Amino acid sequence: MSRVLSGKGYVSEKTRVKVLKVVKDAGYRPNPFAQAMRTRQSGTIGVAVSRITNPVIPEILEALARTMTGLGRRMVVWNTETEGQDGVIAAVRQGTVDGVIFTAASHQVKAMQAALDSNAPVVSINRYVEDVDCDQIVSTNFEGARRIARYLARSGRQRIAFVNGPSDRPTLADREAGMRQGLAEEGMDLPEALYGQTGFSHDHFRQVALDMMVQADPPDAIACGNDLIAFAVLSGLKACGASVPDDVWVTGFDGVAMTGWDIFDLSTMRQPLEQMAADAVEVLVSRIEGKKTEPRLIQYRTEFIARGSTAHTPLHDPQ
Amino acid sequence: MSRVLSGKGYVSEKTRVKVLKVVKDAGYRPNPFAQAMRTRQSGTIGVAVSRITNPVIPEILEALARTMTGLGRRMVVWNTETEGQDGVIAAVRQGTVDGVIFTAASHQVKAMQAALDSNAPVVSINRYVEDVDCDQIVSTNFEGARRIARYLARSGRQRIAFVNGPSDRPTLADREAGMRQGLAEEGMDLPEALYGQTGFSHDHFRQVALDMMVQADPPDAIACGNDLIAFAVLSGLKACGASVPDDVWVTGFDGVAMTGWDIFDLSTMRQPLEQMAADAVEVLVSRIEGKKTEPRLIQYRTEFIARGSTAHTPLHDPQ
DNA sequence: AAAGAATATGAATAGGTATTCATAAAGGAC
DNA sequence: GTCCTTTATGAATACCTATTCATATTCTTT
Repeated sequence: MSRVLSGKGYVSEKTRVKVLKVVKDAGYRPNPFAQAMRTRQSGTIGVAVSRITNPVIPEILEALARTMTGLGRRMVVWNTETEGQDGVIAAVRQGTVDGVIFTAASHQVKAMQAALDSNAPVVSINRYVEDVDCDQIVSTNFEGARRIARYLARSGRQRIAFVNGPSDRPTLADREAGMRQGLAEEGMDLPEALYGQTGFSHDHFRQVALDMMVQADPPDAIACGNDLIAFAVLSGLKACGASVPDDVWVTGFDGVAMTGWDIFDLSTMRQPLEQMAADAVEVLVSRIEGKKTEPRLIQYRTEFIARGSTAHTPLHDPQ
Repeated sequence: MSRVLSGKGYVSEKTRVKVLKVVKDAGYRPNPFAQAMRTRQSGTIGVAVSRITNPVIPEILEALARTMTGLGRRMVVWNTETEGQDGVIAAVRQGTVDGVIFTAASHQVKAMQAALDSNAPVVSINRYVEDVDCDQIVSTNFEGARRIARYLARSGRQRIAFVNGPSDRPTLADREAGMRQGLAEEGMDLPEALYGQTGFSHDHFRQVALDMMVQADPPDAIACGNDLIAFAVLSGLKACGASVPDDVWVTGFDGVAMTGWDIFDLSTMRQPLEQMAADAVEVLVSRIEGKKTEPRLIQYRTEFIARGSTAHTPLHDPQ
């Protein structure tokens, strides 16, 4: 019977239909656990996320879930920030998941290493990890940030600030490097007073923006490491009465849907999340199914979306 | 060996330590699939969500995940809006999950019925379903909305509008009923011109707010079915230049973290999500473990949070 | 001391599938 | 008709655990 269901091996048409009929009559359904035990494949893919309150995470999750369902796989989710990495590690060791997708975050190094040690397929999405040997789907974080820097500079902004989260997150670190590079190319630098970076709470970034604006020589543009940070900065600017974009321009990074709301109207660098998620699942599944290839690095180009927070001047679109 | 690991049955201390040593030396780990097959328990709980772009969903998911991890259970998530109900139904039938938590949404009736038919434990969170026989964890949607209505009326608002999503979502329907009740108690009604209800996209609600404000006799308060709708309404108000709260007050419902951002500064009715999620998991797990009790209806009291969008008048706190 | 109860432990079985092995049937070449 | 190859199919086995059953040991009581 196994042969007719899986389509492998010799089986005559006559017995095929006979078996199929019996299967249907008895309402037979294969037991997933027995299958999993025999094939050593769970049909489940794990996704490790952190900071689910960052709106980019739900957008990624939604895209991932859609693709996985299309391929008949289940998805389990861990929040490594609140739950730690133990769940991921245990699942990989036990074979509860066939592979893991890591989304941009720190706090996942140990789990990633454990997965690789167990020879479990691993894909890193939205986060470039240098010395790890796995497939990676990223966007041009460095290049995108560089373009933002040049865009702001060429639009006549004199004092460009940069607010970023913890630099132990590779994604954010790349963007910061790109920002500095872009500023340098335009003959500017990033003075300490215009550089905010530490915690990772809304209130923190809000305060950073507040502090920046009350100093003697406030910035006339604030670039942010991601959209979530930009939202907090906008909050801070509202709290201190600064007007966007008249007093100060603001840019984000990620291109989450919320940036398009009138309330934010935030210029941002969009990543093709849908595409990236689909690729991540596809690459992972092909590896689960045994394809042995060199670890791939797929890089997507980011796309700048100019909105009201940067006084839209088509003349100076970033290049 | 099974006995020493599970702690059930007769086993002497001497053999216990002996077995434990061997287990440790051999690096033995129980195979979850074999266990699942034998015990008919997967150790996994399913969560059906919809509209993951509503920020209340991630907040619920995070709380659920935290509680489940604490109880050693895995969590699988389906997005019933994009993936349909088939995944849930299949998982329940196959026993891939031990139970399902449904979060407020339509599009889940069939799956819910399928789960109950399969005798799988089911908990509905944040959504009261009348004729279904399962545990339910809800908050006082009706009462909360009623209080909002009375609060707005007693604060001197003359023309109170209500913008709501599709009324096939029980949560929203309850809130609408409460709103009408509260208005009635204050001798007001909800004229057609001040009632917006149809689609479920940001742009849609934004447009509803715009249309309301340009009519001859615009509202001086807009109550919304949930926070997400309120965000869209605020966007619409910004787009047409209306000032909050000077021209019009706005209230939400759910109490998601974002409402506290200066940008929104939204008065809202908060639900104790953390507590509700913890309860949901607890109730479900106890039922999975075999406790046979009458279906419970746990109802939490909502708490009004007055913020800038309603010109904070402590005098008239809702009661 | 012997019988019975309580406690301990090894062996056997079930759970449902995919794979392998061995056997059976059919087809082709001489 | 015999031998060999190809195709088909049933039976057996492995996967790994939890539970049950039966046997073995200890303890208690009279």
